[in-house]
Amino acid sequence: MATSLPIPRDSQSKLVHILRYSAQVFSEHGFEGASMRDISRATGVSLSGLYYYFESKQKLLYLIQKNTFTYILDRLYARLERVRDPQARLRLLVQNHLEYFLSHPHEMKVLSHEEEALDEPFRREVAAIKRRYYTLAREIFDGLAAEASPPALNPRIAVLSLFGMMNWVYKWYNPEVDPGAEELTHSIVGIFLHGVLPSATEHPEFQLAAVPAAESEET
Amino acid sequence: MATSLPIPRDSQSKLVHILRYSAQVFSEHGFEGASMRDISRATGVSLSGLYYYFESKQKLLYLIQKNTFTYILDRLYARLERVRDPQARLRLLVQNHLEYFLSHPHEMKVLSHEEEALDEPFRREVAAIKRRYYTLAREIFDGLAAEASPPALNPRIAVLSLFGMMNWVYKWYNPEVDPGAEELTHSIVGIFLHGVLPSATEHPEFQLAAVPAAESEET
DNA sequence: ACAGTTCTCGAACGAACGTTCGAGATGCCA
DNA sequence: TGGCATCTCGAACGTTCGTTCGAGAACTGT
Repeated sequence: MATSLPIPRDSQSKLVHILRYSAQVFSEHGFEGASMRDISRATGVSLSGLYYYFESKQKLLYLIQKNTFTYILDRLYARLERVRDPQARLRLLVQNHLEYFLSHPHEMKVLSHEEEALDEPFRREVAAIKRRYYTLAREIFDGLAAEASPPALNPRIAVLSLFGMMNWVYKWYNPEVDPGAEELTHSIVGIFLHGVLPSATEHPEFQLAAVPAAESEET
Repeated sequence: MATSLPIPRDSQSKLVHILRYSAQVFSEHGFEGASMRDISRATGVSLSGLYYYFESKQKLLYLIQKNTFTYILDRLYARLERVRDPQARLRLLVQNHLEYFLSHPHEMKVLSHEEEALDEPFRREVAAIKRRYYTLAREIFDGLAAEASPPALNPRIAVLSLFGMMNWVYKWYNPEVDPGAEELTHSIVGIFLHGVLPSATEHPEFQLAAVPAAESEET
């Protein structure tokens, strides 16, 4: 199926156009399973024409991953700046992640599913961004654990389990059945903080602190 | 690198041998990224010789997935038979999953990562087994929720989040750093049932049948 | 030793792959 | 209008892919 949107004229936004549709093709067929001819068809750019913008298929995957990751991470940094409460910060981490996920499912799947398809030296570069993301999440968690007497829980496992819950979403999320980003955030944060069992007291609400919905135009 | 183990003589166990090493190749290069020549090299069986045992690359992937899934599911059914306590049943689900995971990382990765590489009609068949697995997990969870007054939590999201925590393990697990199946099970079950925040009472132990009356004063 | 089944593999098939190249179109400033 | 840089693409390249085929080796029961 060919592109429904018209192909942008100027070079800059045509590049973005190609990145966008390539992410969709990669997410549907996998990086190895998708051919440059598939991408040519999906973008409306000729096979050889693609190579005017990207020097290789690897570089194309690299740019998708780097752009996506950088955007998510920068946005999270910005949103965290005004928030100090540990639980609110954790909630922001999850919300930021899931909002991007649900609004850019193809890019997010490429990020989650095709990391190993990248060869050196690109692999190393994306891994560095990912490490920054993990480190930030770990700091948020440590702030949370410092708030109260921490349970004897391996923080590495805790943080990676949280990422597991979030990143697995692309395998099952169905917009016709499942709730939006806000409620999904609420559920996952709730499980992570309090578990699925009732606390024998009343039902906890996690809407702490003054977290503005942070409805903002991006930079 | 050629096979280190000798290739079995009889047909039946040679088939198993090929399945085993193919799973490793698929897990390292991905299904699309792995070639039949890679598998030939890894198993020590000639390229054309492979087709005496499997009619296609697709069928090979199918057999790996079906065998692995069926084994895990059957084993779980057997282990659950003697256990009625809801929390113990949940713990058994996680333990069974993670034990297989840590002892057969290649097969588990193929199961988690290559489900979409399978075409029809194989895809449908594996999906049916997966649905049985999910249904069983859902029943275990419902039993848990029925035990005490359930919190207003979407059970679908809860179960799929649990699978997220478990299935994401293959992305980060490092045997030199991370704990074994038992402790990992303990941690993940702990997060799922009680969350990472302390209950303001003493440190909870999850081994019990009845719900400990955790008086909690959350933040 | 023979016949028949089971198993093995080198060689080759057409198709699809990522990438290249040079000729031609298009846009922009003189 | 002319000259130059930017952009486009059909055609082809060498390689690798999954799969097939037929000849022969190895095993089995007699």
